[in-house]
Amino acid sequence: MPEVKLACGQVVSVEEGASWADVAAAAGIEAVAALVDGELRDIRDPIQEGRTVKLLKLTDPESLDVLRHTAAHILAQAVRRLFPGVKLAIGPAISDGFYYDFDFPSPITREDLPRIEEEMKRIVAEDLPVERVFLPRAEAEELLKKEGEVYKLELLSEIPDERISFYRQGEFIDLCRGPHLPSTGLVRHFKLLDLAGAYWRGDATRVMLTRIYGTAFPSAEALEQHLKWREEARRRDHRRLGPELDLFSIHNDTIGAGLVLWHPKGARVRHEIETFWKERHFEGGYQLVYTPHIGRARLWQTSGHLDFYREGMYSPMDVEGQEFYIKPMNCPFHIAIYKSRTRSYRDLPIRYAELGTVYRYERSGVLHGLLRVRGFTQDDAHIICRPDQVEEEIQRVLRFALSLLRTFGFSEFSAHLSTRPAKFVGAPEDWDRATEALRRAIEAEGLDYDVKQGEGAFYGPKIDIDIEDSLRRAWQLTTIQFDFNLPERFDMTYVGEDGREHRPYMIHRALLGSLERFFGILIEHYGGAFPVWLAPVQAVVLPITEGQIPYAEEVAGKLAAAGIRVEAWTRGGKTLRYLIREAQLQKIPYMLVCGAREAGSGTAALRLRTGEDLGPQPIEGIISRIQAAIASRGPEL
RNA sequence: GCCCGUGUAGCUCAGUAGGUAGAGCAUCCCGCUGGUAAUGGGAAGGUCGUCGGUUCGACUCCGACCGCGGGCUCCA
Repeated sequence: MPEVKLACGQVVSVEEGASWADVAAAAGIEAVAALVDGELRDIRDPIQEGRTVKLLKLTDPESLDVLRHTAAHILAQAVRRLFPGVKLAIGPAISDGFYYDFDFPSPITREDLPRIEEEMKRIVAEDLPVERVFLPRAEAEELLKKEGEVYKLELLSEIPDERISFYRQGEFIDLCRGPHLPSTGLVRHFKLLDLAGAYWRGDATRVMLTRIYGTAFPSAEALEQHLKWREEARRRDHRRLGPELDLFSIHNDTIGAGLVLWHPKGARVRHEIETFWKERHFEGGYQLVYTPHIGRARLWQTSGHLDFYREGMYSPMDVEGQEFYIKPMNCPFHIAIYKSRTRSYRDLPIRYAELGTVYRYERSGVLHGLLRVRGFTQDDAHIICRPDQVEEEIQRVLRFALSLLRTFGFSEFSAHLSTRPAKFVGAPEDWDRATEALRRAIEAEGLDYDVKQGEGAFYGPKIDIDIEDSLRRAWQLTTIQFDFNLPERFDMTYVGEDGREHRPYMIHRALLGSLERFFGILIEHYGGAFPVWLAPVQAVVLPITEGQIPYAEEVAGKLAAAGIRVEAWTRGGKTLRYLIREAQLQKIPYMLVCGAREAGSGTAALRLRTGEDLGPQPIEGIISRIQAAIASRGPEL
C-alpha cells in the first residue's frame, strides 16, 4: 500500500489510486487543499507516493488563495445566472481577495453588485460540490465553442496539454487549472468591493472588460477586520490628509493636473527632509549641483531623449529661433558639468547630487495625488567612476539608500534586480560586471529581492526598491541604475594612469525617488502624525483664559528660542476642550496647557498627541524633552 | 488613452413630479473667561463642473466636453 508522509511527521498508508482527500480522511483532518512539497494541489488530485504533504484546513493561511479562487468561480456562476450572454475571461485570487473579468452584453454598474452578491449567497447555500473534470482537447474546444466563450478559447489555444482541466459546480463549468475547495458551501464570508475596467490580457489594443473585485475570508471576523482595514486606509490616504492638514493642494482647473502646490506646512516638512538629505549627502561624499530647467534641442538629441523618450516630454518652446525643451531628467546637465574639464582617474569617483525638478508627460488617467504627477523633484545623483570602483560604489549607494529610508521609519522594502533585455547597448561583459555588483550589494544588505529577467532598461541593469502606500500598492522609490549609453553618446572620458582616455561607468540613482511621491508615502506611513523632527508644528501653547495670553506667549517664545516650531493659540474665545481637539486633529505632538496655576508656577501642563496627560512640568524640562525627541529623529514623543 | 462611477457654498453632504437652492464645519461679528477631543447667538458665502439642446421656464430631462475617484495600460 502506498504511503504518504504528513508535514506533522505522521505516515499514512492508503489504497492504490487514492487522492489527497483519502489521505485526509485516513488522518482525520478536515482538509480543503494539499500543500505537496510546497506546491498547492487540489485535494482531489491523486496522491504522489513518497512526497511530504501538508493537509490544509480552511483556516490555514495557505488555503486562502484556494478559497478566493473558488469565490471567483461563484462570482462567475452568479453573473452567468443573472446576465445571459456574458462571456468569461479570467478570475484569479489576488493578494487581498479575488476578481473576475467579464464581457457583459450591456454595461453593468455598482448598483448591480448587491444583486450579484445575493445570487452568490444562494450558490453558497446550495452547497454545490465542486468537481474536477478532465476533457480531451477536442471536447474542451467544442464545449467552449458551444458556450461562445471566445476568451476561454484563446486561453485554451495556449495550453499545451491534451487533457484539459475544468471545474464544475452545479450548472457552471469553467476552464481552470485549480485548485478549488471541495464545495461552494465553504465560501461563507465574502464581499464584492469594486467595479473597474481592465483590458483583456492587459493589452491596451484589445477589448475592455469589466472587472469585479471582491474578497473572501474563512471567518466573519477576518472579513470584518479586512473591511475595517480598508476604512482605516481611506483615512490615511494622503489625498485626504493633504488638505485636512493643510500640507499641499492640486488645482487642475486653474494650475494644471499633476502639478503640486506645497503649502507652508507641507513645505516645512519638505524643508526638513531636504536639509537632512543634503547633510547626509555631503557626509556621503556627494557634491551638490544646480542645473537649469530647460535646455536646447541639440542637448536632448545628443542624449537620445528625443529619440527614445519623446512621448514623455513636453512640446518645445521657441527662444530666438532655437528650440528648447523642459527637462524630463537631470542627467545631461550633470554630464555637461563633468565634461567642463578634463578628468583624471584620480578625480573618480565623482558624485553629483541635485534636488532636480523635472517635468514628464503622464496621461491624465494615471495621475494619482502626489504619487504620480507631471512635475516633480527627484533626489537625483550621478556617480561617475572607474570600472574598479563599481563594486564599492554600488554597495555604498545601496547602504546609503537603506539608511535614509530607515531614518524615515520604513523597514519593509521589496527589491527588484532587473537584468539585460533583448535589445541593449554596451558590452555584455560590462553588463555582467554591473549586474553582479548589484546582486552582491543586495545580498550583502540581506534584502529579499526578486530578479526581473530581461526587464532592465536598454542602457543598463538596475535595482529598484518599492514601498507600499496605505492600500498596499507598491510604488517605486529608490532606483539605482547603470548607464552604458550616455557616457558613449556624450563621449565622457577620463585620463587613466596610462595617460590614455578611458570611458567611465555612470550610475543614475534616486533614493527617495521624488520628493512629491516620497511625501505622499510618508503622509500615509505616519497617517499624518509625523515624528517630532518632521512635524510642521511641533508644539502648541494653549491658554485656558485670555488672562494667560501673555504667559502663553512668553512660554512660546522660550520654546521658539530653543529651536522648536511652536505656535501660541491666543486668539481667544475658545474653550480648552476646543483647542485640544483642534491640536489633536492637526496631530501636533505636544500641547502645553497654561492656566492660572501654571502661570503662577512657571510651568505648563504637558499633553501628548497620544492623549497622555503628563500634568504640570517646568518649561525647561519640556524644552529638553522636545529637543531630545527632535535629535533622535525617532517616533517617541 | 480606455471602462465604470461621480461633479450642488472653502470642506463634508442634503435637495426638487422641471418654477433659479439647504444643513453642519470653516470664515466674520457679538456674548460667555472656560482645566484636557466641538460655548451660545447672528452675518456673510453658491451663474448647482462647462457648453449646447428640449421647454413659457432647467440645478433637475437630453447631448457633447472638462475635472475628479476606482481600475487597466504605459513608464529612461
